[in-house]
This record gives sequence, structure tokens and C-alpha cells, in this order.
Amino acid sequence: MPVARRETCDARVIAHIDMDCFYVQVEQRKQPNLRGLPTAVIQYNSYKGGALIAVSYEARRCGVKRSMRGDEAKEACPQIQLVQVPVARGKADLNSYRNAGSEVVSVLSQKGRCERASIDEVYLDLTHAAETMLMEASPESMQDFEDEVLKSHVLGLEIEDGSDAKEEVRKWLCRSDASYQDKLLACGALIVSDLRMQVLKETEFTCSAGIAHNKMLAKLASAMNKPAQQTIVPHSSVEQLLATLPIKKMKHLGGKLGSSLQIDLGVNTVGDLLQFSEEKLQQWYGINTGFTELGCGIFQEESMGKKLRGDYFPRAMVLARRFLGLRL
DNA sequence: CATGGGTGGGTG
DNA sequence: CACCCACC
Repeated sequence: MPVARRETCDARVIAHIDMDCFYVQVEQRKQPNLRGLPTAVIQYNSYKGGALIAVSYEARRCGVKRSMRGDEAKEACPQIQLVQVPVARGKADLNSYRNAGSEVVSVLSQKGRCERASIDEVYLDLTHAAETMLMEASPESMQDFEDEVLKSHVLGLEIEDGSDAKEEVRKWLCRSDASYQDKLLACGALIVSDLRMQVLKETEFTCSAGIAHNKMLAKLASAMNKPAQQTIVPHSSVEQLLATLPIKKMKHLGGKLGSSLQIDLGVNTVGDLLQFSEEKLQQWYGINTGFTELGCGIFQEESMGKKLRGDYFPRAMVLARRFLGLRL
């Protein structure tokens, strides 16, 4: 007689939560009259009207870019509201934003382990919560879904013209023939949309999120649909995603290493990079280029460093494999 | 100085 | 330790 047990599968459910133009939201909560208006937060207004460090989506819509100075922003969008970042001892003081971020973390940390990646970004390990939901309250058995989760984006899910996107998402979330991994992600999406609604209720802040099997995919996904939306990355969509993903979009390859990969190897996408063997990459970049960012996370994948493997190999390959969701 | 100061991590 | 690199 078989005993019910969790399928043996080490897929994790990782979410990356990214606050939408966070400094602006913090200032708009402080001054509710600014809500809905094109707004930007600036530091140091003496030189050309100050440097923009956050821009609301209303302001982006009228052409304001983060690289602008206050004066240029006024030119592009005369109605823009410029708010100064607090100053302490002659320096920009980001503490109010840091504290606001802590409010968000205290909501998010209820459902899983939390790793603060910056003032306005958090990774969540929802593996356990998703596994539990799958056993106790699987989406398959759910009658109706919150509207919020139906607004999720599912990479690789084709929405035909004229068909109802929310209905397609609903079917994806509760289809019974899904792989175990996809079901876990569906549970993750349910949990994340609940968390995002709770964050909004308790802090008045909106955020966007990515839900995937590892940190890097989750981070990529959270930026795909902003503001106030979430994006799911099923394993089956990863190969396509990487095939067209410019190398420089990948964390840690946005700088000089990414440029040299393009020049030395002629690769433009992560898919191109994966064509190269470890040996080839070692010839170009040496055996030590592999481990910079290891040892920095609460998650095994990112925290175990050299112990994952007896051998050294180039950082670019390590990163590319993580994107594929492969275990090292 | 003029996106940019802070931060975190790696390397020699 | 000082310096470089990468990110927000």
C-alpha cells in the first residue's frame, strides 16, 4: 500500500519582490496630495536641479528618465513634483526608505525565509509554503481565484487574440496535468499575490514580483511587468528566454566581464554563451573567474560556493547554468 | 565630480 | 590593507 508522500523533487520556489519606484512611494505616503501626480525624488538640488534617484510611472509616461537632472525633468514635464531626499550631516539620508523597506519585510517574512537584497528588493524562499499548499489546498481544487493572481503573467503561455487572458491564467494555475514543478510555481504565485495585497493593505506600497525556481530567474521576471504585477517563469520557458536574453542583462555580466564576453567570444545572448564548454571559458578567463558572488546568500545555490563541486570553472558558466535551473 | 554615493564582495 | 568591480 503506497503511502502518500511528497514527490522527490528538489525544485525550489523563489520570489523576487521589487518595490515600484520605492522612494517616490515613500514620499507619496508622507504627502498623500502627491499621489497620482508625476513625481520624482531628487538629491542635492544645487547642481542643475539635483539628481533624480526615483521617478514615478506618471512622470516616466511624460518622458522623464532617471538619468536626467531636476532641470531637465522640469523641461520634459513642467508639472512634475520634485521631492528632496532628507539630508543629515550634509549627506543624503536614506534611513526613512530603509525603515519603510523593513515594514515590507515584516509582512513578507510571514510566509518564508526573507533575504533583503537592497533597500527596495527582497528574495523569498517559498518552497515550504508552496509544498504545503499543494498538499492541503491545491489550486486544482479551488473554485475561484482572487482577481490579483489572475493578472499574473506566465512566460511561454500563449494568449490568442480575442481570448481572455485571465481565463487562460486561471486554467494554467489549476490544470491538473501540470508538472509537479509547475504546480509548485502556481502555488508560489498564489502566495505571492496574497503577500502583495497584504503589503499594499498594511504599508500602502505596491510592488512587482517574479516567481521562479531560482533567484536569478525570479529577479529577471520581477522587472518584466511593472508596476504592481507579477510574472511566473515555468521551467519550460527558460530555454526560449535565454536564447534571446542579451548577456548584459544578466546580473554580474552587466559590466566589463560581459563586454569582454561579447568581444572575445562574439556572444550576444545567454543562449550563445551556453554553447561554450567550461574548458573553452577557462582558457579565456582562467580558473579563478568562477566564484565572486558565492557565499552571499541564504539559499544553498548561492551560499555553498566551492563546496558544490570539486572543480573550478568560470563565473559566466556558473551563472548561465543557474539560469537554466540546473543543479551544480 | 556631475547618474552617483553607498555598499558588498573579490583580489593581490 | 587598498583597490577593483558590479549593482542599486
